[in-house]
Amino acid sequence: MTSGKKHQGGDGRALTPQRQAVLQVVNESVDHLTAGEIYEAARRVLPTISFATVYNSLKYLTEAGLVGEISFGKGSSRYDRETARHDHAVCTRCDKLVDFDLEETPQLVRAAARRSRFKPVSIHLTLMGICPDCQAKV
Amino acid sequence: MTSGKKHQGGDGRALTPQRQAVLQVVNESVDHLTAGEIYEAARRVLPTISFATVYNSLKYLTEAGLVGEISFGKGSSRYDRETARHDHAVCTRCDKLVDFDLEETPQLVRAAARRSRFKPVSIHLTLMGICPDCQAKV
DNA sequence: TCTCAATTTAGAATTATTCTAATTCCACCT
DNA sequence: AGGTGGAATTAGAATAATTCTAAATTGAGA
Repeated sequence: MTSGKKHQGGDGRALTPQRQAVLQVVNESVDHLTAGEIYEAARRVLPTISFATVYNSLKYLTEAGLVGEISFGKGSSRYDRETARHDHAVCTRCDKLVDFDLEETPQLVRAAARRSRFKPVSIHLTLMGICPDCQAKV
Repeated sequence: MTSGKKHQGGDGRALTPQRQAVLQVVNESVDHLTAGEIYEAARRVLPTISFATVYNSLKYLTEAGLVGEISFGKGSSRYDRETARHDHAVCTRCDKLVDFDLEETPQLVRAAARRSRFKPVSIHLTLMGICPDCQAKV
């Protein structure tokens, strides 16, 4: 062992109770919650947690790769327990946000990089459309 | 003629001087300006224009299909003189935003619609990466 | 036990955007 | 020419999301 390390992550106190509470909230939801919704839910687990800590924790967890952040279009950012690369579909009627996965993204990244001359890091693909539920209604 | 119409657009006063000023600012910029930047530039053309009018005008112009609105990720919305469907590349180092166009998007829309079961309306594709300038530096 | 840096907290501050109410504008009617 | 009414504009207040600040707390290691 390189003996200089203090904690599992290398620095800081890593997974504090507050960060665990936030992580738990994100992991237990199928939906993609906003920071506000996460705050409300986290308070039920840890009533003294503050809004700033929820933001700090989300930032920490996002950087640590434990949660995914989605900030498409308007409104507040949403947080996702799914951290692997994936795509999103947003309903233009009810704003529902759904995950899906397109297998052809590697080729897509290459094509996009060629056209833009950027060195690719990642690609974000969002389909705007009408969700099955809203299609059913009328 | 159906005689009920009052103006060219069908209602309202359509392209007022303020809306023209905002449109001109967007059209004359190669970059993708924020509402704040558009406000600053529009004031040089029309010094009495207010911030609210810039927002109202941008909303009007966007709905009329005369400017494009981009609101990817963090920060404020940006406005684009290019209104046809196209893709964006964002530099993760300097935040530069560049337009490009991928020809394979129709297939992409179909594939995404199939996977998500949404009725497709449009697709937004953003490549995150390092722009040529930032690649050159270092 | 003491110390120190990281973290948490509460609330203020900031940023982007929307809303409100009063005023102005202008096409149409008389 | 003058009047009318709906739409647009204005200035500033209000709102929403997020970040910042400063003080208090925490806990690992000396």
